[in-house]
Amino acid sequence: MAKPLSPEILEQIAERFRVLSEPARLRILNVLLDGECTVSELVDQTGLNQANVSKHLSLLRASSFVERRKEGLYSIYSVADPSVGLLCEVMCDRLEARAEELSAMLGTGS
Amino acid sequence: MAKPLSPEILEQIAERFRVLSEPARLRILNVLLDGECTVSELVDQTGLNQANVSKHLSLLRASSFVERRKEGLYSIYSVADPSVGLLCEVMCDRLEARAEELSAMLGTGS
DNA sequence: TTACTGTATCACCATATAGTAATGTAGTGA
DNA sequence: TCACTACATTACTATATGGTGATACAGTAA
Repeated sequence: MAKPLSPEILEQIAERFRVLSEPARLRILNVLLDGECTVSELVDQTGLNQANVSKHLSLLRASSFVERRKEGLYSIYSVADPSVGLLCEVMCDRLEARAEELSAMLGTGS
Repeated sequence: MAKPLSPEILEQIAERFRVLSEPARLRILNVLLDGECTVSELVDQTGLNQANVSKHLSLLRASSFVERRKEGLYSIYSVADPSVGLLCEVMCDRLEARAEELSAMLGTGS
């Protein structure tokens, strides 16, 4: 690794990975990546209940993955961390690569 | 987001983020990114105890982040997933960017 | 004020998991 | 065989956290 990472930095990195380690939060982020949303819209689009969505949004906001704007009764959330999409893409690409390796192994009978 | 990600894919992505969400595992990966290691070497370099290191290695291997080669009494581990370094770098860059934003805000008194 | 709505928070339970001591297993050498 | 080493696994505890119903809070409108 280019930079030697201190245990303190690694803890902060781990903490950010932890926030991304819940399917429910990724569902929320995935919706938000298509554009800002109110909480109710997120409830509709994710199928999660309102308390649950609010709780996840709270954590996502505390870790600066999303930000909130208030408009009357509504809380409008949007993605604040431009790296979210990239991180998911990298993970997704690896999943695909592994799937290909696996099917190649099965195919050649290796 | 370019690709619409199904809930199933998001679960797999979340699972991989979860594996990276432990400081102890990041410490191990961070050492392995500098080159393959035996378990004892990892114990020495991370300060974790042997059972703990073995358990984390088990999980890292089950999720294909590392791979193992046996040589006599030794188990030699190495990083198997080329994306690990990139993922940590992205996270680290974001932390730095946020730190800069913060100090800029404090600096201008904005 | 009252009534309604959208969102946040609280309290609780159930589950998952990190850490660890003890034990098991496998390879090596005498 | 026995003894030693390197590693893996088991059993257990303590803690953290996701989901949820109930409730609180804030904005709007009458």
